[in-house]
Amino acid sequence: MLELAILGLLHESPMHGYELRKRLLALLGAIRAAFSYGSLYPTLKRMRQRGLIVEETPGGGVDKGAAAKAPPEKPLLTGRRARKVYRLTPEGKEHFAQLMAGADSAHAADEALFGVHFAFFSRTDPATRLRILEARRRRVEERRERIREALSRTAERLDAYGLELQRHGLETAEREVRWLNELIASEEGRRPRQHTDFGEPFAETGRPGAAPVQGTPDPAESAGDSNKQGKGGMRDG
Amino acid sequence: MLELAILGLLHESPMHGYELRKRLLALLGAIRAAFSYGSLYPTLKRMRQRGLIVEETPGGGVDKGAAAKAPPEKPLLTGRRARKVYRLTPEGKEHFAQLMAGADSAHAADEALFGVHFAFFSRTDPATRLRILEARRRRVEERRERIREALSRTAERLDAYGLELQRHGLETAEREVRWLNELIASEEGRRPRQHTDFGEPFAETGRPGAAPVQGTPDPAESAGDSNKQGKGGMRDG
DNA sequence: GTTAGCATGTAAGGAGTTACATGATTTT
DNA sequence: AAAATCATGTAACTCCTTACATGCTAAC
Repeated sequence: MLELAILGLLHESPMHGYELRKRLLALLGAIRAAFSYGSLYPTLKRMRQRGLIVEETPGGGVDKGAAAKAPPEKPLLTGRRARKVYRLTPEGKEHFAQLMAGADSAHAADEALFGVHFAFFSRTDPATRLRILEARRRRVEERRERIREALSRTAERLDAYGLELQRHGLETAEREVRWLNELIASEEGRRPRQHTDFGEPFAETGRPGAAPVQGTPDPAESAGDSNKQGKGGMRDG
Repeated sequence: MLELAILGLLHESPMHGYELRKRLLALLGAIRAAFSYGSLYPTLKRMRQRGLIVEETPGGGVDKGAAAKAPPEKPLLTGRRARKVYRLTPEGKEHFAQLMAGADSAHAADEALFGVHFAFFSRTDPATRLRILEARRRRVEERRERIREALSRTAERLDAYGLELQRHGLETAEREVRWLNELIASEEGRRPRQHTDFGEPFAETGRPGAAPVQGTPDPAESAGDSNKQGKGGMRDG
């Protein structure tokens, strides 16, 4: 999960470990706690050894064409301890694509892992997004049905707190299925069988204040690594 | 977590591992998947070695006063493989009470662990219930505030999916806080400063169809270890 | 005779956490 | 001078899962 999250974040721009953790918390804080450094740094090490990322020491430069990156007027290591900046390799990008595309129903069972997949949806293709959403929906529907059965089987001889837990769990599952239905409708709406239409996903589903997805440019083969990342239309939330 | 769940379930009646797993799934299925046998059996072994539970081989009898337990007309191992039935010891009961009472805010952060605590609320005292609920509420409120800040800080340069994840996470947190508020109000309602009142907790909070908590007899000092367990209502499952 | 359900276990491994260790720089 | 923040890393450990191994009985 951490590996997937790192690969996903590094799609945006190179980063060092400490910043990675902060950004991860900002992006995934709604679904899970921050990853510890005790798992972050060893994971980065392993990923570097596997060639998924490369380490760029900002003082020396690796061997990439990073000449105009750090002009002396803004030294990247102004002080502090030397930081290691990691950049995604083509292999890393490929591995990320595989992790996203290969997300099966087993993955869909894990709340947090689904959240990580979802957080990086804009880095994958619409078909993969749809598959992940549908796999998750099937899982949550299965859970919902299990709870319903348990509740109807004479409440499975539960006490009041056990019952309340089931009731709340059932509501939670029902709510998530509704959410997934909206998301799936959105995704389907943006590819209406033929050449792309780019309507307003997330809109017209009964949530007036929600931010509609702007035309996220299909990144599945975006080629350029878009170091502009400078806001397409996200500012006036 | 598994240990707590086992201790909680064995409060009800002695059980063997296989049944324990089924009951655990029925009780906790709304919040997490089934525990695997690969963790269940070693955990039972460890708990037995620590004296939290005792193993009763239904064919032989341990050394307890279990003479009238298994009359030959209904042999407990009618066939199948020999099953090991585990019974809670006083030490196990004490350990359970400590695990419940010692649930701090660190525990409250874990979704599933809170669920397990909640599932066994009727086996602990009202003060402990209240402390666990309030610790959980504080945690969820903190998360809610973090998300709100992240969303107001110009959306922390998130893309549309990142934004949607935050929005959904915020709604989830808000909903859980409301739920916890109801539960806390219920708990407080049943001990109105002086001698117990035993009103209807879970009622009058705007949910008409909800099952009100029946007068769960405060088990915090139930004293008797109820060795009657000779099937109080388990036969017509 | 083979599948399904009941029943118990072990060994290896995954994916994280906590605690510890180090060290520079900025703020109080 | 102390504390906070930035920054990286290791070692030990927790807690659970998967895969494997065994064996018995009932039903198809």
